[in-house]
Amino acid sequence: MRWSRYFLPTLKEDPAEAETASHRLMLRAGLIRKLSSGIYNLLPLGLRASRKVENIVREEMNRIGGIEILMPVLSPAELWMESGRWHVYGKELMRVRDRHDRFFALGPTHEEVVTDIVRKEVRSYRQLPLILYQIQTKFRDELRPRFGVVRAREFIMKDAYSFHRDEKSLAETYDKMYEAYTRIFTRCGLKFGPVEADSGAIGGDVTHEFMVFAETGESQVLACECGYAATSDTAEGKVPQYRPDEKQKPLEKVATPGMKTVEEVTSYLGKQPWQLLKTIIYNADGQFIGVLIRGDRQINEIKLKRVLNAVELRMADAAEIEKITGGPLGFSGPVGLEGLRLLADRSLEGMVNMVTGANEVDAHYVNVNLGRDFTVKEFYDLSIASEGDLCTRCGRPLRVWRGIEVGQIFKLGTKYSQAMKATFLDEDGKENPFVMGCYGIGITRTVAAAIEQNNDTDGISWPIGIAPFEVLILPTNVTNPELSQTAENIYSELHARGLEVLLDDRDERPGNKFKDADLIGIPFRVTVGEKGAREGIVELRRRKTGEIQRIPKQEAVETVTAVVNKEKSEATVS
RNA sequence: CGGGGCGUAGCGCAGCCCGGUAAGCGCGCCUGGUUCGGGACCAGGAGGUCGGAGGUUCAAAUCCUCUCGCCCCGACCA
Repeated sequence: MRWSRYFLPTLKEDPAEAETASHRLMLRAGLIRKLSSGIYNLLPLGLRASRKVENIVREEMNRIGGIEILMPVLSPAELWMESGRWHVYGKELMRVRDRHDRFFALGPTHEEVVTDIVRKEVRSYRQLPLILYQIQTKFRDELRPRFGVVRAREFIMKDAYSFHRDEKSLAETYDKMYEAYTRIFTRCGLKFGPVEADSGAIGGDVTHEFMVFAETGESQVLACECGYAATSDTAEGKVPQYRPDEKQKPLEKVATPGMKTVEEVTSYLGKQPWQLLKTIIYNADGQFIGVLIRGDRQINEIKLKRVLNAVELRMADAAEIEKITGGPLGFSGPVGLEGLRLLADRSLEGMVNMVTGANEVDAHYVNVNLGRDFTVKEFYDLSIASEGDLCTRCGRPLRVWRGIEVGQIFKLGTKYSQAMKATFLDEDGKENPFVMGCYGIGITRTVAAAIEQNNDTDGISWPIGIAPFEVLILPTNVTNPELSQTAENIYSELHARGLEVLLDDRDERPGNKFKDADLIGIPFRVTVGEKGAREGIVELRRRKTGEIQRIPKQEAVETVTAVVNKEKSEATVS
């Protein structure tokens, strides 16, 4: 490709709207342009990079027996009503109406559609397992789109679905997917980690997210040296205990005028936040419950929902709290609290002489002790794990890191096949619902994540596997016929050898060309300049390291081809 | 949905409080010239219904009302 005839608009300055490195650089390097909030045009360079990711994904999906199809973006509301998600999915599901007032969804994911295909066409266990996948545009009306294509409302995703006769077969495919994902992200040049996760709106029990390490990532991961890693939504940790051997002191009621928050109460009483027992009243599907947790911990509502098997969960309001506990908001406690189901977080285990609300205005108890002053039967892990909690497997402290979620794999079970009556016949002629799995990869998000991880102050530095071009030829002065000719020759010969080459044939000053070259971050740059021409050499520069190799002009094509191919083969997983 | 902020030339911004003198700056773009190894210089030029609508006023980018869009933080979320 000749730059002068290409469409590659670069920006000198940082666009005001972009905060993160990937967003900034994708705009500056001319990969994307915003059309509307969370909606982006992919320009040629951005499209090439995302096609590279797509092709890696295709190869790896095909390798494990995946079969590519293409489902429509539009799907009729009836299908979503069958699965129940027309109502459950909420506002994130984009809905449109046709001229006959029939409703359609713009697909955010395709469990319903693929299940419909399979229930109509697959009758026998002999046809299983079946893995179908597609690479297609998805729509999710995100509450808050941000970071460019990282959280967009329209984006490209690979979604795969597998159909099985039983759990065992699903488990085999799940493991294959896990390996395929590992290969895919490795080939994309990413540093990442698979972590245990929550299944959210898609459903299912076992699920892993693939997280690309990134400071600016939206997801938090808790990880242990032993290999355990999970998102903050699901991570479990043992909470370190403080002074569990302290002697119990007599219960005492103290005045705490106007002190409502943990911070206010504990500092007023000269205590630490961990010495307080928080009592939070929730309404779960219409039933009120009380959750007890240590003052320095946060309740993880996802865990709470799962324990309660609740669909809707909200905190009680001030009036409800007053009615249930007899005291105002901020002064609740378990002592003397009757007739309310109480759940306690494990952080309370081993606590002695706690501070809690007295269920009356401006009063707290001190030296409250479990078993003596109140009882709780139900103990669960209900808190958000935090840095320093101890790994439940090996006891070492957990560390926190942030990441961008680029893929997730789920074991769905029969959630959709049952709801949509998708069945097959087994050997005994018995009808069974398909056991299903589903597996997503955010294509455009993967491109962004790669940039987030591979950039410096000068711009992007593409991993070879997904670079839009492999080599950039840069003649420093195209008005010099000798340089121009040398560059052209190298360009056409490299091209003929199958390398992806961009020739910067623009009549620009060298400084501008170098700056742009670093910005768009092609892994290898061949500089054809006047300095070298006098000695009959060209320079091969590696973007990542800045390392420069001087090569005789005649050997340029040979050497560059060899270096690029070596880099490519090293980036491939065997 | 709560909180904060911003819409003025393709991009980045000033002007707004205190209405008139005000349609400005830098980059980019076009023409000519000098330049040419890390974002050159000189000269000339094109480009704006100041997000939109309504209002106040002799007069509105500037004040008021409504509205649309965008960004950030939080809540939420494959």
